[in-house]
Amino acid sequence: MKDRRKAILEAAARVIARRGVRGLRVEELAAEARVSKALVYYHFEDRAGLLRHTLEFIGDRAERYTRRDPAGRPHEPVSPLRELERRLLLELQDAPEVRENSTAWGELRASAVFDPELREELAQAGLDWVREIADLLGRAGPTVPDAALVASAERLTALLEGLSTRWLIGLLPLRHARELMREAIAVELERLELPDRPAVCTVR
Amino acid sequence: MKDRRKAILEAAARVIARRGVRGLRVEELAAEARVSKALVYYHFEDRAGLLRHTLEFIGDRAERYTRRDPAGRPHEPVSPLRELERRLLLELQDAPEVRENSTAWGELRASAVFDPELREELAQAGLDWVREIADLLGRAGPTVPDAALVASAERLTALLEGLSTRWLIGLLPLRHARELMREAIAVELERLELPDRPAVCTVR
DNA sequence: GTCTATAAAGCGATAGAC
DNA sequence: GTCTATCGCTTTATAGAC
Repeated sequence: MKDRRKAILEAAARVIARRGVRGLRVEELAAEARVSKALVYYHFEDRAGLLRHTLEFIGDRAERYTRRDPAGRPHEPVSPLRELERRLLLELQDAPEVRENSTAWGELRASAVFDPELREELAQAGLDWVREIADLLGRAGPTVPDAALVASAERLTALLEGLSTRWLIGLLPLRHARELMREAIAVELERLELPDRPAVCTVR
Repeated sequence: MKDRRKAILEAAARVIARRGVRGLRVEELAAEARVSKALVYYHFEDRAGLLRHTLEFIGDRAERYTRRDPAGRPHEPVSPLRELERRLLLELQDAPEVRENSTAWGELRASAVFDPELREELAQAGLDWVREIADLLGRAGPTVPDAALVASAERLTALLEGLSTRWLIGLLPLRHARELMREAIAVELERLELPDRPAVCTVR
């Protein structure tokens, strides 16, 4: 009951989803968590510290829903291609937690354009993310040169980021964004000549 | 010489490219334009009005370099596919004006996630943009159903936005971003069965 | 139209009581 | 640990002279 610290982090995640990292005001956050401003400073030193811990909190939550099933257990191993699709569609869901995560990551990317300090951490995360997708593609088609896998992974992840932003803006219904993502995966697989899955529905 | 109004708008575009929409301070902008703060308010009412006019200004500039050659004349008509490629690669250039525009549009999209007021204008521009790309695809392959053209256009434009952000963050060298975009175009054309252009280099 | 000076508001951060 | 009250800087916006 008295874990106010966690309540503050959860509230921070909600406020970031509503106002953005740059729009987060300590006062609004305190109100959201139903605590005083001073308590926020007591637990997190200053605004920057609060932000650090909140982003870590959000990252941990993402980790959880990335690698575990809804009940919290590591999810069943599936084929590399299924896993690939699962991973890429994970960010396109309307659950509050996921939406908060997508929003925060989008903001982080957007902020990094103007804040060199953010770039380093983001660069590492971005590379890891591309690498994971490339590996999943590689496990499905072991004879494809690595450079081609990486190029496909880069396109897929960049597309995901673009679609995610458009979804969050309200420019693209979630269903449609997911559909576009699925088709893009299929198109890339065709290009890599790994059509051991339902072929892309042909256009005409 | 005394068109300070225009000088302010140009300065605003530069400051937005440097600090972002949300990082723009009227004081910094005034210094950049070498005018007093008060003059900014005289010409543009308030910060929101300044932002509106600046974004309009940036949009007009983009319009100009989208439809005209460097000398300012409407550029030579080319084949739909060449035009398609030209349009999609236009935003991925290192010229200061283009970089400013890309940065500003990226910020606009990112800000719109948290600001419903920005969405309307952005929504219209986004729809027009998809429509134009879809039309160019359609002119190249008149028998393809419209829904498929739109889907391809949506993927290509969303990808462009993702790549552009990654470029501006410094996560993707410009050359590489352009290469990924070109390949994506080729892949989509193959999918639409419009391979009347150099085929995608096969992977293995 | 353009400036200098200043008011007014917003917001991060701290002091001190309980 | 948690609160109320307040300080001080930053930033938007206005008043009034030229």
